[in-house]
Amino acid sequence: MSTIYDVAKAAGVSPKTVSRVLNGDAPVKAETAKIVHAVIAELGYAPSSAARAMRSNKSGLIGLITGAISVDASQPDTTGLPDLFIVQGVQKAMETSGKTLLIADSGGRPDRVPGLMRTFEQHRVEGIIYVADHHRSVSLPPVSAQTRLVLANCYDDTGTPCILPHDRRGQEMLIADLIAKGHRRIAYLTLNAELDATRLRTQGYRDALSAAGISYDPELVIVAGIGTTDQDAEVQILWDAIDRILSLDVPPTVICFGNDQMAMRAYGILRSRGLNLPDDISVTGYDNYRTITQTLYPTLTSVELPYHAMGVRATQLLLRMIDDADDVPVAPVLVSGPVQSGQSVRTMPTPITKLTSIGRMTQ
Amino acid sequence: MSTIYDVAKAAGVSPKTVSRVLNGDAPVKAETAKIVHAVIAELGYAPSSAARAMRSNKSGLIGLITGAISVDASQPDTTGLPDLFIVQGVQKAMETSGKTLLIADSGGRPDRVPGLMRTFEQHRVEGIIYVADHHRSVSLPPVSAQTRLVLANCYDDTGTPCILPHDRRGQEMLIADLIAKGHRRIAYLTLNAELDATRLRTQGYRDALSAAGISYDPELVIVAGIGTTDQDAEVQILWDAIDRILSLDVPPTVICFGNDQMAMRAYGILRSRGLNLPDDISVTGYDNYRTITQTLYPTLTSVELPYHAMGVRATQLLLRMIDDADDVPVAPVLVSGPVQSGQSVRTMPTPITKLTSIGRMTQ
DNA sequence: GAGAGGTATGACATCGGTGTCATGACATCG
DNA sequence: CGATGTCATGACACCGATGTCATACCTCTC
Repeated sequence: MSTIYDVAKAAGVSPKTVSRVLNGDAPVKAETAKIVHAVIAELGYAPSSAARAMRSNKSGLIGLITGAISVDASQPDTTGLPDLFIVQGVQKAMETSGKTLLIADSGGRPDRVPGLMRTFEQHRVEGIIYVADHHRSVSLPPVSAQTRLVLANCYDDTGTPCILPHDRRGQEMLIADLIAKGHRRIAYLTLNAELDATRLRTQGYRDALSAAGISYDPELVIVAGIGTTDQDAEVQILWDAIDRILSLDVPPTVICFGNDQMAMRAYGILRSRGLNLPDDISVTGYDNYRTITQTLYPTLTSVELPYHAMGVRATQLLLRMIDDADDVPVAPVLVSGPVQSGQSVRTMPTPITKLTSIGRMTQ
Repeated sequence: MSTIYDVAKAAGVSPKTVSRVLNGDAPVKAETAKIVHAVIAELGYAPSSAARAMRSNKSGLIGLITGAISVDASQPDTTGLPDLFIVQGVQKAMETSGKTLLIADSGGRPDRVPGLMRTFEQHRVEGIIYVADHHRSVSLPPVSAQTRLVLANCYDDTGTPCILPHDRRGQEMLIADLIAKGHRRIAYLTLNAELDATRLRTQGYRDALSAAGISYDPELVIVAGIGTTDQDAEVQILWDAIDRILSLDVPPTVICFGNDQMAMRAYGILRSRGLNLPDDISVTGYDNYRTITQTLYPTLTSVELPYHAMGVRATQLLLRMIDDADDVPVAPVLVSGPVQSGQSVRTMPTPITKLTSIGRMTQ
């Protein structure tokens, strides 16, 4: 690769003048600039960012750590897909910043993270984004004082700035939507009870019921995920839970599942019991995993887990923090995703009295 | 961040001695080394790779370009997922190399690629991997002579080294597997006819038939993908194709679909026609998109699209090319994935004569 | 005991940019 | 017409590593 000296010599000027042409930080005669540009094009010269970084002490690099190849048991068959959407969001938001993204994968082994961070420090990254594969708490090694750090899809107990999915509101909006469609008996078959997502979404479920004046019935909420890679066991648990729900004295008109995959399995299970979707029973998922929600028949109502948006937000936050060291948020940034309506939810026939009153109201 | 001079001063030695301790390229008294290490730990010193890169002319960086956020119409709802598995493979294979991965996303716009390549050249990457979202031909801007380039999931007409999925053999193995399970009438509902994958897999389908002495019946092969984002249209095409296949005089015992999503849709369509899987009709997909194949009931037989392995191979190839500039493959590297057997394929009852003969053979 | 060879260390130049300062050629102004 | 200011450009140092060469000390050998 040619250097600025090669360009200078070929153009018959000093290296400094070439530098000025490149950076436009001082006046250069138009004719000189033209010659320099021609030489640059001819030689295919590109200024070395290593040399620039040394002089300016700014690398123009952002580091990103994922645990994508994670073997975390609680999300066995998504195998790290979700966090890749976050990475896409990060890339998208980085595009216009002029920074370049360094990426490293912990392979699901937390003990590797310090090494990756050290590599990033060697490259003098201006900031690091740590992406987790699902909403959870993490504990990271300390970084040098001038390296900014943002957590995406996770949080720690030292108050590091973080971007989290608004699980509570997501489930609340979904339930509110169901209530608006006339459902009153709403079952919720949750993921693994230990997950933050489960705790928060269950809270959101109760928020929505409470806002509509519907009393909470514990019989309608069952943990139906166990966090294992054993597919057969998962199916069994799900089958049992659905059995229990359907044999209640007053069965629900809709079953909400902890994620789209559970809902996808439920399609098969419910149909094998002779139930039609959504006429006999309505179903919802969570995550809006498009491959599932859009491809299933009928299309699945779900809640968007805003991974892409979280990546964008994390990046914007980090770039702001790099720009202004004091601009640090004090609380987690919660990002909501919309309810994605599919055809898996039936709008319940409304009692006459209500119908007429609604009819009047909308006129 | 502290420098090697800070360390040297604090340890009471010269910078060069610190360098020697770090690189172990010359003898250093054990006691001196101990002091230096202590100081390094205390200051949290990490050597600047920018400075190293300048001196050594080796950046230790590898560039990767994806088109992940691609809006390519032929794979509407996977939205760039597959190539992310390739990226995972690349990361995995890079782990032990000591190189660091620079990543950029073209956002599906080819006109951005030259700019991304220039950024990579500024960072003096030692090699570039270009990843496509599906098997196809590409045309990239030229790179500087000493930058190695490897294409993954795509090829060009200038003979750039490339890694491709072995679509032909994949489909062949699948069909051979079906034949081994006693199927003779095998339908194939393909993706969009313009795709390389369709052409190659159709060839593989014919290879397998031919190897088993089964004559090719064109009525059994229908293009059932159109390459649009219109989901309803896709479903309609698929529905029609299945109709045509099932109303043949001698209908097939198994239908192979162009990918797992088509197969997933077919589950619904076939069931709505009162057919049981796999008793009345067997079904296969392609891609082994685990979220689908493992979650569907019954689990779907598919062919692994070896994205992860392709990423690994691409990286290994690139690292070899960086190591030895002459070590360039002359032909595309084809990577096969195994047939992933699910419960969506029925083993056909074998005629008595054959059964006994097989029984004898295996004893 | 002088020279040879090994060990441990430091001085200095260099990689490719850019910040600082200096300089020469003009134009403008009082 | 000399002083001042602007434009255009170049010389030089510096960022943080490391390769080259030099040096001081020690041990071994003839």
